[in-house]
Amino acid sequence: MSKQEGIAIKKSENFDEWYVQVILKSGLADYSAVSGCLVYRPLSYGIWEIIQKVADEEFKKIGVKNVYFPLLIPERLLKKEAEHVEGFTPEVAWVTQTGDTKLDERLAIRPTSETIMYDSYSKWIRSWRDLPVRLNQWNSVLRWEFKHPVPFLRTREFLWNEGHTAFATREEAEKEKKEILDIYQRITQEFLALPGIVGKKTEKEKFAGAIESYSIEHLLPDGKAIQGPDFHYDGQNFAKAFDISFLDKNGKKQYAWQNTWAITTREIGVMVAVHGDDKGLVLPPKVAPTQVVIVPIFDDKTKASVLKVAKKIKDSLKDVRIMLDDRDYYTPGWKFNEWELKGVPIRIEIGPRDIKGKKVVLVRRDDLKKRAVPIKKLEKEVLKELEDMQKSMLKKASDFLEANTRTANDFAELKSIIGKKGGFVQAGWCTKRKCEDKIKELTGAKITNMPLKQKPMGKCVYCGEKAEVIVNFAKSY
RNA sequence: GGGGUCGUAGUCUAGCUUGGUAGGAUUCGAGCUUUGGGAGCUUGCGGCCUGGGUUCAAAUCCCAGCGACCCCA
Repeated sequence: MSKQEGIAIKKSENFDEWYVQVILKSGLADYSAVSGCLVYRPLSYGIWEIIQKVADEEFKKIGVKNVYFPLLIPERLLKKEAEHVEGFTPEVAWVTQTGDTKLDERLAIRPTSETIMYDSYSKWIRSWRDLPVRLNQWNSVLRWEFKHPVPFLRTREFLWNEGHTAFATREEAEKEKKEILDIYQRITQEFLALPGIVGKKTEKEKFAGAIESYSIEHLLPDGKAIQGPDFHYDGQNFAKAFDISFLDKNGKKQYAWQNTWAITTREIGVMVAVHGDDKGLVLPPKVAPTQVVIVPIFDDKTKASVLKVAKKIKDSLKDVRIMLDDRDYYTPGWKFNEWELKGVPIRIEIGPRDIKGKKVVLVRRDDLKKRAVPIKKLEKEVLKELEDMQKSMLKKASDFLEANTRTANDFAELKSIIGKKGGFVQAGWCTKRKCEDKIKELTGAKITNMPLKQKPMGKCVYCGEKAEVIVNFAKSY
């Protein structure tokens, strides 16, 4: 591996190029030989493992179990639910041949696993006693998009969780919505320090095959919205197409009620974009694979004594993910830059001068201020700074979201804000498709979602009729 | 979906207009020296996206493909 160079572009000057440079130069990820498919290097995969672990624990707490279904889906299954096929067909990659033999039936590489999973569900579910079925899988899916790929934010293959559940009653299925959205909100806010707007998707924007879709929508620094984790209430759509039915307590045949939900590796990209700065990544402490790095400062004479103290400090900090950078072939200044590029939340510098004074220098990645900390108090200070940094990052991101969420009372205002500043624009909507389409056509902004937290309503921002709902408009990824 | 820009070493880049030995910086290897904000010197390795065409001769001109990026819808 080659040495990393610094970021040559300022985030404020050219966001798109800055974003790609940060990812490549920090060693987060790399392009691969397959267009649109990313290599997750140890840094990004380490972050994903933490997200996975936290989410997985939460899923298990509410009674969801993990499974694994095949990568390949026979064509006849993929085609069973009409809206679903229509939504995904253009992006599906097919296996048509093995060796020199052409397959009788094409096999789709999963763009999502509803169809292959529900084929099994229909076999497994016979009685009300078999419900609920609450299963999840951690895997990757392939959607051959034709828009140009952007690392993490829009890749053809991406990693995610896909939860697929089936319940005996509509009420139970609907109850799961809050459980899942709460988990996703907790992960995005408390761990990734990413605020978002939780809301319901419009008919136009909802998931192919769902009755209702819900999403958490994030805002990128360039003023564009991007969809985060989502939850889909499928009603009995798939249950009917796949015959997921059971006999209820009265001996009557019923179709199951279903949900689908996911969080993807796109969140890593949003995290990079929102928190990073001109020096590189800034990782929220809770998801940083390395939370603290110790950079010892020494020459040949002081090397042994400095490393001894550094090692002791490392061993004393038990509750943090910590590493000691004892490489003697790079200078301290070089290491400072490298760890800043990689976004490690806290750096501890220790050299002969510090040892004399029984202290270390502690530097937080988000503000880069140097603080002298007595070695005695170090553990407490490190834990405190990690916590403060986590909070402060969320606060900063939340302030940005708030400052860029505006209200429009009429169409001219909506158009002007979208054109000039971007961000979210809240406005009334009559719920008619033609108003939604027309606004998209005239401003380039779509309805990202209809926030769960509603405000008093006025008029539809386009047609002027009575508004049924307040929605968020934004230019979107 | 429509329009445009661009592919030269691990990275950045000169050369292309007007065809004729591919130059620099950085990285990488070795040696000496250095280490509190990307140190220095010496030396070595490494490159024209792929395929076709034009030509005595192609990084350079033409065509196609692949890839990256930008703008619009």
